[in-house]
Amino acid sequence: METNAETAAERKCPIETVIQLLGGKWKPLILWHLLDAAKRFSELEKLIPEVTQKMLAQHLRELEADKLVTRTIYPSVPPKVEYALSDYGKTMVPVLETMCAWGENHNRLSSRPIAQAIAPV
Amino acid sequence: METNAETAAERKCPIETVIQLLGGKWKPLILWHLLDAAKRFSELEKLIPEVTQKMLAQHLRELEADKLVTRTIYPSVPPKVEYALSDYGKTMVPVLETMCAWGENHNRLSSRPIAQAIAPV
DNA sequence: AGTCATGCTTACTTTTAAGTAAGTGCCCTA
DNA sequence: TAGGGCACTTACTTAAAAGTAAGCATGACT
Repeated sequence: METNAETAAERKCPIETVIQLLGGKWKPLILWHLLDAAKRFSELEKLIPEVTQKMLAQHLRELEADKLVTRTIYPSVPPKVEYALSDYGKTMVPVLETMCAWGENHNRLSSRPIAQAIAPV
Repeated sequence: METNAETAAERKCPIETVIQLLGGKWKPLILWHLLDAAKRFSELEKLIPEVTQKMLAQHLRELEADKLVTRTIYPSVPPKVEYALSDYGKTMVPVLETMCAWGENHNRLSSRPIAQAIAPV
């Protein structure tokens, strides 16, 4: 994918970085649900009914690989696995909150045909 | 796509809203370049050399449809078209800045294998 | 022996996003 | 009359993301 000389760091816009970490159809929602407390796989399934197990597992694994989320296995039976924001993930909370605040406002202003918000066109 | 009863507003996570607006391979970069000043099509092409005209046009049209960006045509010849953050788009600046700040920090900490940042794994 | 729950994985299909390359319309300058 | 600059479109191809459906391992409970 990176075929030319410049490194990712040199030309990458930091906004893109965040979007890449959060981009993925279910990641914002997953993080959103982890904001208040750790959740197990089956809880997330219930909280996000439209997500398939495959996508939930895949996105959780990606969030884990990106160090935003931790995965803790309790050796009980039936198995219990808990997902939580990592310390590093918590550093992103202010970002998520800022996004939330804007997003809420935006949703209020425009549900569907997006925004006829401020400007008196 | 929306086949069941609940409305988008009811179940949409506000973070998702922001990501949907910014999601698109070139949108963060476009916005990033519009932060300081309005730019014309050809300027954006030069600033983002990897983008194709098709994608640049498409993403600009989407940003315009979302009211984040304005498009001003100057009836000169050859044509001149300027893209700028709308007033509404400017309300997103703090969000973009927060994301930038985190993203920069993240990029610094981890160029490539992502983040061994805080937690002493 | 059969069923249940949990937390997944795998193989395959469909959908969506992005990229390629060529073309358009305008008027201006050489 | 020919070519150039600007700001795009259009038709088509490719690649990436998401979805579907089924299967698996463990051990407990009946």
